[in-house]
Amino acid sequence: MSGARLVSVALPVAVDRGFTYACPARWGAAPEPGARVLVPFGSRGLVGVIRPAPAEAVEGERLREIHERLDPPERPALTEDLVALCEWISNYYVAPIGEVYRLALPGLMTGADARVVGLSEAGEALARQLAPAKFSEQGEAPPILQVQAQETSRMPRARERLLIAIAGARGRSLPVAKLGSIKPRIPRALTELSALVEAGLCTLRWSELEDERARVELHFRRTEYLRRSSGDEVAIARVIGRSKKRRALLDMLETAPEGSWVSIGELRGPFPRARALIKPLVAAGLVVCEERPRLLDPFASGAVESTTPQTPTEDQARALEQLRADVDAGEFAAALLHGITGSGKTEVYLQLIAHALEQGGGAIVLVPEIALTPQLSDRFRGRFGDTVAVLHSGLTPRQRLDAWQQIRASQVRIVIGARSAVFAPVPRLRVIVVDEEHDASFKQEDGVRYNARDVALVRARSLKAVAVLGSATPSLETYEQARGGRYRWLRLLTRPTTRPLPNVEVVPLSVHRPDPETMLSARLLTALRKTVAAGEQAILFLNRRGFATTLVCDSCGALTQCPDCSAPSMTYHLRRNRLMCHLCGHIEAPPERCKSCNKGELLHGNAGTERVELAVTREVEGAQVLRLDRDTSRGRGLIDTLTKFRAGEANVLVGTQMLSKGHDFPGVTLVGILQADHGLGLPDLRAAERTFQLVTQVAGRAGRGDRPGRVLMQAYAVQHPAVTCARLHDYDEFATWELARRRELGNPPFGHLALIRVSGVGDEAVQRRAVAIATVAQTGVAQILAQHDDADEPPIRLLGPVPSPIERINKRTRWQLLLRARTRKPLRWLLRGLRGQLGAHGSGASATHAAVDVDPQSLL
DNA sequence: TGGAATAGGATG
DNA sequence: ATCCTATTCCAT
Repeated sequence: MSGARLVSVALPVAVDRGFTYACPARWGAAPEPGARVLVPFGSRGLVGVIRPAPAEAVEGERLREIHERLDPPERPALTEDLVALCEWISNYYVAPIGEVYRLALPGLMTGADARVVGLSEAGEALARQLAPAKFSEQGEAPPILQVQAQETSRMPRARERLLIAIAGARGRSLPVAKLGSIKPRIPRALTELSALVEAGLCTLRWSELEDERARVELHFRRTEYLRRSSGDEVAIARVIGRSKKRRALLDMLETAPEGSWVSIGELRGPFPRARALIKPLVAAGLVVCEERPRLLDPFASGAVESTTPQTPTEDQARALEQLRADVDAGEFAAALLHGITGSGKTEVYLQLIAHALEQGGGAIVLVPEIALTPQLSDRFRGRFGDTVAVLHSGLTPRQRLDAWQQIRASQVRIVIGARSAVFAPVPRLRVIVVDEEHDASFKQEDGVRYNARDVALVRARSLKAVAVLGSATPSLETYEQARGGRYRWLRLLTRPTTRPLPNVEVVPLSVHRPDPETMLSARLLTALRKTVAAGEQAILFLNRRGFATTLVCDSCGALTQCPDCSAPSMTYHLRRNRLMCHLCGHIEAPPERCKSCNKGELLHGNAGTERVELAVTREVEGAQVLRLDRDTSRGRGLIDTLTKFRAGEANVLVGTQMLSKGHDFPGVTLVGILQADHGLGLPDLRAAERTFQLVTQVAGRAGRGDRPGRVLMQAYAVQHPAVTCARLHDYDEFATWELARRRELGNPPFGHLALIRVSGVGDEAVQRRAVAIATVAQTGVAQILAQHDDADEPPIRLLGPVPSPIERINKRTRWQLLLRARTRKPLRWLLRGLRGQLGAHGSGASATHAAVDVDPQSLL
């Protein structure tokens, strides 16, 4: 056999390598990298993506043929730049290649098994016998039937008979992939299925066209939209005749805003037969019906006010001038847009993107939270109209696919989204904005642990595009790059409104003792009362949700502990009257008495947002209090709360870190930070940086309207730089202090980290595996050190293995190893060698899992 | 002793 | 991940 064209295919399985397949001889050319193919894999069919890597057949190993192509030639699902990006991510983050490609494609484009179940003659006969005995809802087996022994090799068992009955009932349309989800659920039916195939009762065919999901072509869905057109009363009366429905439909279109379109889908509710109903109206010219692409932001508010560009401040103008020049140069450029809170970074993004659009380019804007997309999407839509799409995990699979395809087809040119939108298939991508670039949520913390901010930079580099990282409190990594001249450093030091930054007063809690129940000092309470009395709004920030951090025994001091985690305690929630573990979600009823000594009374620990909310409602006259934390913001809660507060339906908003994320509250004149130094004690290398960022961002919520703002910052550690620098809005001072500490320890940005985490149910197995991996890693470290003979500080160090700071989460024990290197090179070399050590190992109680986290955000 | 639960290994 | 085979387990 010579000349079979071979390709490397990335498959969505947790196996860290590509698989070599042969192309069918009839194909003129091999599919290009990025094209999707359906391949046989074991006994299943999978959708894979062709990789750019060269493929070789290995002597003695199996070689199977690709079953079919799923993308048209010359039009691979993933364009070249995204293919290159996936390969880079897999390599850099030490992630299984198939998982990475799956990230870059909408879920519906990586389908499931595309085969269908059929019946042999003997199977058909059996199905006919089974048919009258309808299988029950509970999946109960039909009554035992007399089957001719000679027709089958053996007697089918209950689950098998059920399968045959289903196959018989569904005719030829039973896709293998649906077996687990259709009516009488038969989990893991493939075992039975292959037994039945062997017994000569069933057949399995590769589908030709059945699996629609795998074959989604690159066209976008269109919907018909209607608009009321002109027509005099006489014409209307003639067409409507005596039809009440026609009249009602016309009236409804009448009430829609002038010139706006109503989708036919919206009419289906009140008018089930809308399509037929409008026909005569369209024929008479009273209604215009047009096919157009579906709107792309399902959460967007219907009517968007169009806005014109604001006149930039001097700082904004300077930044824009440079960024526009970078776009025009057509070379890669990275910039830190370092603007104080409220300095108008968004306006810079808007005008820069307008410039890119004029050049025929497209743009991506990454935001840290889904919740921020509607706000931003409205603003972009106001400026650019319908050429904006949102892309985030809150979309349904179908919505996501719609958006993806319209982006791919240049139907929209601006994409706004969370982390995963960095993979948006924007043609001629010229600008990538990462807003609030310091935010930890750009780092994916499970699966492929990529940092969307860094991926954005890599993508921009390969496309010769411009990356803009925006923040009032940049990550120290980004700041150091800017200081070193590797990123353009653009500062916005003034606010476009005449309001200066708010005045921040520190309230030392060791002097002004807070009410132990509510964390409110007398000074803050007074300020709050004044603000409310003056008809103004206040924000209270406390990064602890729930009512009380714990219930503590007044006799033995024991805390309420989660049975499945090693967190110090469970949080008490008053409204639900439950103890909740914030690590694993475990919920239980609060005990009557202490569980350890069985005699003590249980007292409330430190206050959380729920308690503050109640206390303020009770103690501040005229206070209308809203709360914003994970407990109140499920589903639409967040948007509703924000809308209410902005509309002035409440005057105090109590919340956790959600408050810090770029929301605009124009009416707020007082910000109270209940415990600014909360979080400084965490055993995490970024604890100080996080605290500073959080406090600064929250303080920045004050004074954004036309009245000056004031911030009261309560803290015990009033001397800590995270507190003192936040008080003076002095980012540079904080960065200088923190960078010195980082340099001393070789921590980022002066060193590079990789965390290897091992977890599993059995403590012994976890520890053994951690030690085993450490042994292999140590060998690698020794090799590196051997080549590095001078007596400097070592280029790489292995720390651990040790139990993780949070030793147990959700019944799983966790151990970790930390690799710290001065440069990336030895680290990446070592990690390449460790690839084989990762992933799942063992089974049952001794099952463990090991994964690398490159550039970890947190070491807990 | 047959059939089910479980562990270990491979998947092209 | 999921599938497949070898091995152990357990009730008949």
